[in-house]
Amino acid sequence: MRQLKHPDIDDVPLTAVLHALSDPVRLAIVRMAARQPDQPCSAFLSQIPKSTLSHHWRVLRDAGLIRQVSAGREKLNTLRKDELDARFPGLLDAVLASAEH
Amino acid sequence: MRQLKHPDIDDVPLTAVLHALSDPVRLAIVRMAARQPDQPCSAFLSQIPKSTLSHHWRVLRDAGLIRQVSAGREKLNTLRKDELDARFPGLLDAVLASAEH
DNA sequence: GAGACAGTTCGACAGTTATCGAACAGTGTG
DNA sequence: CACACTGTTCGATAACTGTCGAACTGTCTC
Repeated sequence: MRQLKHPDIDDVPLTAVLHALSDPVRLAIVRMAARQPDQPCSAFLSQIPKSTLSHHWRVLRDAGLIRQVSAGREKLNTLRKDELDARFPGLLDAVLASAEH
Repeated sequence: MRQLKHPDIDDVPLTAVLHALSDPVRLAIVRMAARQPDQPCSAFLSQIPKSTLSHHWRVLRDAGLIRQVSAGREKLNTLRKDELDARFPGLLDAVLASAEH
């Protein structure tokens, strides 16, 4: 499996981050990733088809929200929290807190 | 001109707010509205066709971001900051601060 | 090597969205 | 009343998006 590209956080426009977070499935993924780092894709929303999830992973990766590293046949997903906090201070925390229902 | 509907802020999902903010034109409108309340639509982005802007106003209204009140033949636009802050604490401030380039 | 497993890519489809000109509805002014 | 002005509504169109099955790539295990 070829290496997936992660954008430099400084190249990510704010609107891309907001768009990535504006989908309920992706927001759910981000919330789970915020709780537990280094989770494989299979740990998320197993009732959703893999191809659909893979699409969302890509959107999240491209928006700089998630970093995926290969580990055997899995990919471990981690929220790029520190980088995001540095570029968009308070944004992620506010979204996560607001998403707590 | 008939009265425009503004949703109760508690009925607005977080994803709707994020989606409304994820468009560059709408984000620009919100930023301007954050600086000056009670601005007529004509004060915003005059180079964009009126019908396009009206569409964006509607999205912003439906997402609970902007309140429009009729004043003569104009509509004055005001960011629903206090309500948004109560429902999504810190979100708007983080977005506005991040949008400062 | 065969097969199970994790995740991506491809192609197709339906639904949504942004854009814009033209027509329209209220409102103020002469 | 006629006209200018502000903003909405109505198509129409092109582009984008979410969803999903099928095929594929790479990895691990037996």
